[in-house]
Amino acid sequence: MATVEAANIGPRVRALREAMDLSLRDLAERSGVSAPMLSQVERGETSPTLVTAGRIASGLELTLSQLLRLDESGSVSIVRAQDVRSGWAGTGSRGHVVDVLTPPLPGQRVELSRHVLAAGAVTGGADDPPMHEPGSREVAHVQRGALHLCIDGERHPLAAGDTVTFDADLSHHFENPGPDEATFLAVVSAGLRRS
Amino acid sequence: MATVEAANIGPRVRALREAMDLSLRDLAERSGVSAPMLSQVERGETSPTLVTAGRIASGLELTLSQLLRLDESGSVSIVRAQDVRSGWAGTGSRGHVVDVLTPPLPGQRVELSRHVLAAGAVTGGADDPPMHEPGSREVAHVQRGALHLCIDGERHPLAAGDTVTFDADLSHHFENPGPDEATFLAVVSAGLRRS
DNA sequence: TACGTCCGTACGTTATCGCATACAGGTACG
DNA sequence: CGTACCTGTATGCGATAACGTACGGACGTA
Repeated sequence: MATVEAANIGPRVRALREAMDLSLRDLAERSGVSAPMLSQVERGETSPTLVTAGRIASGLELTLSQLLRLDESGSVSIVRAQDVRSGWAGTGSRGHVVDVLTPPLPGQRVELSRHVLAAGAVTGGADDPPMHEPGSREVAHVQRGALHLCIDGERHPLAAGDTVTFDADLSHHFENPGPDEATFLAVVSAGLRRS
Repeated sequence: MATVEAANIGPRVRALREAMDLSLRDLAERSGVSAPMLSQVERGETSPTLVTAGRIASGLELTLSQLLRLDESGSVSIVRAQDVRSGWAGTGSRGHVVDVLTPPLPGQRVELSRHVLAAGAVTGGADDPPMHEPGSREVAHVQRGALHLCIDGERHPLAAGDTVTFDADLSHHFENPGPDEATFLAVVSAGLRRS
């Protein structure tokens, strides 16, 4: 099923270049790629090297990953409150409820989940350390209660309203030290390898 | 400053391949790229074509944009509740309060913001349509109240607890039709073009 | 009409990407 | 000890990416 996506970047480059009101030679100078090359790339007559593609992207003031991401499908997808896939994560972790709020689409770049942590509870636990794909990045926003983020040997206390951003490919977990229940939202981006 | 990022993809590919416990020939078969080529790419001795890079990514069960995005820096960054940059967005939009919860770091892949919309209020409004960078993708999670997402000519009603995912490079805005105040969180990913 | 300038594209050359094959270094088995 | 197999890497050659140059065409101006 993994059909080799036909790198449609060509038309996209042309559209972006024209949107910035640049000629081929203008972009050639900005990017360090010759104008004829740009023409061929735009018409799909050639498949540029990563470095030249990167130069083209940078000439368009974009990252190559950003440029490539433009040619990925997507529309509007709604998950209703009653359709939220709720569950209790991990066998050893009592008092931890996870609700995944984003649909399980392939190519999804962001996963949003709501976590409810009972007093004293821990996400994952020592036996099952939450650690995402290489390159993953996580944003956590504390809604209610207090938390400790333990990551890479360090412990960061968080209060309600705090927001933390960190690399999720490091082994980490959240603890609820306080007497009250804690709720937080987690945004995990990238590294969504389908299992 | 737009230093041509030295496509570090090589070591990353090797790390991912080894993480999946694949040999060069295994990945060669899965991706349709010869094993020697993979070796050269992994050691940075050559810069693959977009199509071959795409094949490699697909062999790793990733999108090329996902693969490339892995090489962006970051660590742990906390925004305290009292440090949240609060503001009233747009001149013409009364009743709309925005709190940006993520730090303004370059290379940030995700921006998390909390929005409070008074009854009848609209985000942005017709004069200032919220529309993000090409390739942007947005996730919105309704916390309280009801909303309408108007995007691309269509109107999607949302209730508390609903979560919607859509392409943010389309012109769009949120409306609060109900009698009550509405609160929602917005996650905007990618499309952070340095101005 | 004729000129200068800009546009995007077709030409021919060089550098290099990408493959098939062959090699050196490990480990397991008879 | 050799055989068989695996790993990742070094070779040689065909295909092609990328360059500099040069061309047909469109527009403005004299």
